[in-house]
Amino acid sequence: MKKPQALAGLAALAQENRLDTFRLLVQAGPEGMPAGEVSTALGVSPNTLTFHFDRLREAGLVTVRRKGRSMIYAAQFDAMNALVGYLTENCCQGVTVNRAAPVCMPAASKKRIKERA
Amino acid sequence: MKKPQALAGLAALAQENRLDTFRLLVQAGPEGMPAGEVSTALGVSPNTLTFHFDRLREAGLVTVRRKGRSMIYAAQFDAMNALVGYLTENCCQGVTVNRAAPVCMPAASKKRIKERA
DNA sequence: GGATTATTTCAACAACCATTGAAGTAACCC
DNA sequence: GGGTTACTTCAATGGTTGTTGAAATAATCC
Repeated sequence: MKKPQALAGLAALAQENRLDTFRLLVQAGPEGMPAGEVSTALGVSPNTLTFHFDRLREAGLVTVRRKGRSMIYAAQFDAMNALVGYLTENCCQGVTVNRAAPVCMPAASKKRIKERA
Repeated sequence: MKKPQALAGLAALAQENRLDTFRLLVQAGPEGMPAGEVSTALGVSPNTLTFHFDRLREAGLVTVRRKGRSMIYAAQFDAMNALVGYLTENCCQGVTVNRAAPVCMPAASKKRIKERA
């Protein structure tokens, strides 16, 4: 991961509504959830939420797909792992502790644990 | 870790000069380095840097101590691990992957690996 | 096609943030 | 004590960010 992307990710998460949104999506898993559900769950108005979704999407932290009239947003776990990796890069002065491994992985992509191990 | 603290940490890191500063300190290890060295290394003027150090310090990501006329700033590895932990909390839908373990740990506190394992 | 539901777009505004230059403090050296 | 080095404080300024309300688009239902 390069600096601009890391910066975008951190900026995207450094705002209460977006952090709440992202964590809600993380908990919702890779299937994601519709914008309206996020709106009511967090008590944030739809237009404000669209603004925040855009930021999260530009940072690569979420994806959208349309389903009927709903827009389904889902967390991008790989992006989060890359961000965490960037923060801990070059740390530990050679003492590698859990560095290569992803810190978060939804059930649906469980198989990847083997690939990376 | 609670939300306000996580938010402060993310906001602190979501700015180029601060992200660079923090990563430089992470690489410098727990001993830290003087403000002036960070200033010349990054090409950021001392007064601007003080402003950023303050934010990092308020977020708990760095500490300062005086040594002669220099101020030595050092990364707080525990704070960073807590922040990463907050992001990945409640994720994975029960599939625990590296969740409890710290992702970064400087050489000086290597012993703690045992304590937590 | 008209009404309804779900979400996005847009312009406007207040609040916050980063940088600068100048002045201030704190420790050290002679 | 006077001068120097290392940082910090302060006020001012331009730029960015988040929220709002109103209007627009997009898909569905009757």
